Amino acid sequence: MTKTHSTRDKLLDAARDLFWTRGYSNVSVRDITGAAGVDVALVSRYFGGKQGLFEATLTVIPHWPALEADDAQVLEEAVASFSHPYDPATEEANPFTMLLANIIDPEMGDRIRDLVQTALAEPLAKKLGGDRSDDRAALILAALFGIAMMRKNFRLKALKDLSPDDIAARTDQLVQAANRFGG
Amino acid sequence: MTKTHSTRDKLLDAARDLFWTRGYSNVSVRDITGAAGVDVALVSRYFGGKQGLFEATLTVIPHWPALEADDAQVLEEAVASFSHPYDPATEEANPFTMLLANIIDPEMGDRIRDLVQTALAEPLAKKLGGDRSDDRAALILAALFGIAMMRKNFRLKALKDLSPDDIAARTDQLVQAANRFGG
DNA sequence: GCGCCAAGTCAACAAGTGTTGACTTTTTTC
DNA sequence: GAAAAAAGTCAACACTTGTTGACTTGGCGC
Repeated sequence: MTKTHSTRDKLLDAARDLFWTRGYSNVSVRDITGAAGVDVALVSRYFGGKQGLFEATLTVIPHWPALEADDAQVLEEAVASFSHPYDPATEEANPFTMLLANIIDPEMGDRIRDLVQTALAEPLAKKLGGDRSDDRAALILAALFGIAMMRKNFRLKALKDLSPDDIAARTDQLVQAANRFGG
Repeated sequence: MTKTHSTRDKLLDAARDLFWTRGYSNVSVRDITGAAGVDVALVSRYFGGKQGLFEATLTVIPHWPALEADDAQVLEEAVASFSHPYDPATEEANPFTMLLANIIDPEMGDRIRDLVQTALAEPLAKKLGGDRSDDRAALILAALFGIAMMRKNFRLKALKDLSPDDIAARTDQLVQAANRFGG
């Protein structure tokens, strides 16, 4: 049994599932309230409106484990966190598909850009240290997101049905090369 | 001066500019007809509707130069075609930003997936040849799209304002590693 | 002149959007 | 139990969406 959720929590859960997988403008508040089983008006009551509800889903982004690992294991953790099995049928909502799904949106693009820069790129660069750490961090993120996108969004046959280990091997190949840049 | 365009062409041009940069569902037919300076009804008249107009923009996708280069220069061409300077202010419409902008769209996702698989991944694998050519092709596309996305969409500071040569150097680093996979 | 046909215009439609205010029900507080 | 506050319901709003049909215009052959 699922824990008893308040109406506010039901809205947040449904909003996260939908916003994070379909993108902000491809989801209506009636989609969300329908999935949550609550009245439409409560979105405005509790969150001030659709934008407020979306913003609220951003605050529940869990920290990225890679940024809290030992310095020597940053890359292993990063690769591992992008190698989880993925089933297109159950499009699970995770922070990275959320970024991919909303970066295009004209209303949310700036917000997402800021999030990636300050919550991913900069902390990762600091964690990596050494020469050109910001360049290497950017390339590492490019590798991670590139493979994730080819798997989960474009669903290339060569990447679609691989085991986590196989995905990790491929991701590692690119990430290691990225971290070698400038050296 | 621009060549005289028929109304049909004006619609196609405006539709390509808007659909390819903002994504299908973030553009209304009134946005397009407004930009083209023609009446709203003509979209349905000439293209059967919004979907038909979008589909029509797909047929004007130019071939990817990399797929027609000498076998030895495929990767150089591929890297070069992703290293063009980019100005966010003039969000130019090109086939690759088009794929990124529309892959999330619930109405167009399947169409885009099919396009990437059959028009990019498979031809590239055939062109590359050798062991695991489909794996290497997938990783190369991941590298190319990953860096393009970090530049043009997420606009990471470390990649935003680089010269084409600097971009090419970074892209090459990842692409070469991708092509080494399994070897 | 007349008829004809394609091209373009205009207003309206049905459906979906986010949001609001008035109302009823439920829960809490004294 | 009565009063007050919170939670939830309902219908309507103003707006935008894609699409349609009736209408007007312009150029051509005869």
